[in-house]
Amino acid sequence: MKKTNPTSSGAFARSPCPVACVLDIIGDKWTLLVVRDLFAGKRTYGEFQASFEKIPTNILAERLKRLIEYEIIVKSPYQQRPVRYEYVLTTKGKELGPILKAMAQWGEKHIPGSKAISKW
Amino acid sequence: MKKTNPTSSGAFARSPCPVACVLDIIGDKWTLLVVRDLFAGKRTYGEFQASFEKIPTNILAERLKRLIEYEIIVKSPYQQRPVRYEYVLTTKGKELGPILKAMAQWGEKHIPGSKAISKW
DNA sequence: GATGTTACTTGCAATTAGCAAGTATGTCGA
DNA sequence: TCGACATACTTGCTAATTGCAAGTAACATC
Repeated sequence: MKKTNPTSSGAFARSPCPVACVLDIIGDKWTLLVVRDLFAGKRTYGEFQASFEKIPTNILAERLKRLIEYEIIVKSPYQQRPVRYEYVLTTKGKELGPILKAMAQWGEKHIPGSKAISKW
Repeated sequence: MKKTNPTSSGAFARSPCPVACVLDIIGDKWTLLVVRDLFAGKRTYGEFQASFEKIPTNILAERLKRLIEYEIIVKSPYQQRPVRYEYVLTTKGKELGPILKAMAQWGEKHIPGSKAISKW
C-alpha cells in the first residue's frame, strides 16, 4: 500500500487544503458507501458485501483496511467460536455524518427518483 | 464517454440511493476540487490548472465536460477578440456548498495541519 | 511572420478497478 | 472423522481510468 496518508506522514499528499485531504481519504466511489452502511447499522464484512451496489470483495477488504488506518472505524471480535469480527465507527468516523447527510440531501433534491434507503 | 448518467438516463448507474448517485457524479479525487475553486472565485481553464494541486489538463477538460453535462456549471463567453470562456456554477452547483463545507470542517478538525485556503 | 497566450486534445505508460476463483478457519451433523 | 457449509478474506488476470508529456488550434501582439 502506498504511503499517502496525510494524517500520519508529515507531508500532505497533494495540498494542505482540507477538502483535498478529505478527498485523498474518502474521494472514491466506494468508501463512503461503506460508511453509509455503517451508519445504517451494518457491521460485518458479509453485510457490506450484501449491499445493493455489490461492492467487489477485494475492494471492500482494501477500503476497510484504509478506514481502520485512518481511524474512521475499528475492528473488534463480537463473538468467539468461531471468532467473528465487527466493524464500528469511531467518533471521528461518526463525524463524517454531516458529509453523508449533505450528499443525501443534494441527491434527493437533484437526482430525480433517488431515494434514501436508510435513516441516520 | 460512458453513459452512466443517473439523471438523464432512466436507470440508475448503481442504485437509487442518493449517496451512491452523488458519488457517481462527484465521487473522485478531482471533481470537487474544481467545484471548490469555483466557490473560491476561479472561472477560467487556466485558473483551475494553476491551482495548488496541479490537476492534469486532460482530466480537467473531462471533468468540466461532466460538470456541464450534469448542469452543475455552465460555460459562457465573457469576452470577444479573442473569445474567452468562463465556467460558472449553476444554482444546482452552488447547492454543493454544504457538502464542501462539511468536508472542509471534517478535514480541519481531523487532519492536523490542514487549513482552508479560501472562504465561501 | 515570429512569438506568445489560452484552451484544450492526443498518445502512451502506469495505476486502479472489477470479476472470478481460490484459500483459511472454524462449525455442525452423520 | 469426513463432508458440507459459512464467513472472511486473498489472488490472478483483464479492463478501465489516471496522469504525464507533448502536440494542436485559434487568435493577438510585436
